[in-house]
Amino acid sequence: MARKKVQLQWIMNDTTRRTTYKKRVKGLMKKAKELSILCGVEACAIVYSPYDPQPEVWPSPMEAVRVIGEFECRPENDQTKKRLNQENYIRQRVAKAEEQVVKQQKKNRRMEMDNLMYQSLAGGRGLQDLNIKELSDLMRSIDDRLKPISHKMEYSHHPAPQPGGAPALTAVPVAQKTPLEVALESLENQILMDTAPQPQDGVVTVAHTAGQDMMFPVPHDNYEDPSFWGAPFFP
Amino acid sequence: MARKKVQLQWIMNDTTRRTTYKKRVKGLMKKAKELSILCGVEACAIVYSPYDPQPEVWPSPMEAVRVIGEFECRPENDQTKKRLNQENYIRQRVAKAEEQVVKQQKKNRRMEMDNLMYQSLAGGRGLQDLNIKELSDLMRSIDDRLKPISHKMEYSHHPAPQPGGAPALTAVPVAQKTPLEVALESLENQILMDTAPQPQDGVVTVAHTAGQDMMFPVPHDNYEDPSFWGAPFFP
DNA sequence: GATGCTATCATTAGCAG
DNA sequence: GCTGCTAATGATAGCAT
Repeated sequence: MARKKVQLQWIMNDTTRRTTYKKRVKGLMKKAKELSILCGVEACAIVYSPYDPQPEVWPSPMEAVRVIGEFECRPENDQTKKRLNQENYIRQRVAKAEEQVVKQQKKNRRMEMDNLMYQSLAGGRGLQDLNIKELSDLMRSIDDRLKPISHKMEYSHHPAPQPGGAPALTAVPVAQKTPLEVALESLENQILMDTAPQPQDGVVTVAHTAGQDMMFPVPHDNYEDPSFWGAPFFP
Repeated sequence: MARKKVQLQWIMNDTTRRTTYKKRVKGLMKKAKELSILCGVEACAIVYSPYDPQPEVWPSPMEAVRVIGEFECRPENDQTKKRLNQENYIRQRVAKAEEQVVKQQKKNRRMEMDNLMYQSLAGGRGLQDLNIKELSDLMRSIDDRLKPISHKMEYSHHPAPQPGGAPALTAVPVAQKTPLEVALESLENQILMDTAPQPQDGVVTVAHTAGQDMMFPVPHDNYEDPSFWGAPFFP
């Protein structure tokens, strides 16, 4: 794709092939990421690196398995369309609301962080109409998402850890509970409170929040190639 | 990518999103194919989404199934196991905490929570070790999951909502912050605090920041695994 | 809604250090 | 082998049909 048009065929030169592999895997990951974000699809990624005995997985092995599991268990779709419509509606509203929030936020917040920033928002009241499945799914999702980063935590964390050197943004006040617990509980409460009645429903979302795509650009062919495990991608 | 640089964010317009989805899926498939050919790796691509009744598979459903099977059958490594154990532990703690919350909640139900939850966090120093990617992903995940249920949210939310009916468990003291906001920040802290030293684990290593990738470059073999053939994905 | 057409932006092959 | 650079090729957003 550059400097010279490459023939679509196996690259003979080992070094070149490896280099190309690295570059392209990176690019592929990015593409997948973009697709998921732009079109709102959940996904996971697993990469078996030739030189890495262990595969790289994102967001985590468990998450990957979960996603694949959902893929496998996905029922024949009939409701897909209906779901899509509902979700689109929802997403659009949220997106708009988000813009508002972001604007406000930018005004109110004086940030000093130098690397990462993210935002998330949740509906306050009005969750009543929400499908319970969605709620549980939400929780599950959050829970799952916490796993990958949870392993970083000390197995035994303090009952009431003080955010001593914690980032400037927070001040955790609740005693006897870890920030993580508090966080989840808060979120949980938010949901529970607005869940009472479940009028309509009949819908949605078993496991997929919105579109659930999964795409596995994966190795292919020549699986009998013995070199795979020895030198997986680069025979 | 063309005519105009697009923001990496969910496309609100249904038609546009669908169109983009189609184009990009196609492009992704091509990329996967090229990678597999150029670098001589086995690969397959599966795209499953609400936009299509049938999942798109490359090079063939069989190949895809085989690859996924390989991934799932792959034995977990030590690090993974350890991580999973830790995660299970976390899960249990969270589950218990949730129970408590539920009880509490039922008592306090009737709150109003008509505010908008919002949070923004940044990876401060120290996050380097953790994996900003993971954190970022977590936040995005939560964000994504919340979107679908947020449509009920009143469009007009307060800039600085007061946690009036905030969950009982969290005595949120921070003014100008909603329960969710605080919760997430707490979570953030938790992560930051317990992340410092994590020499042994160099894992999880996501390939991307918040990206929801859906790509599984995977090894091969075990395509005869029947468990996949029963799957409804490849009608 | 699907297809065809570019102007543009994005990816990356080939090198250099 | 890895990183950075840039020329070329590749991917695709916005439109027109």
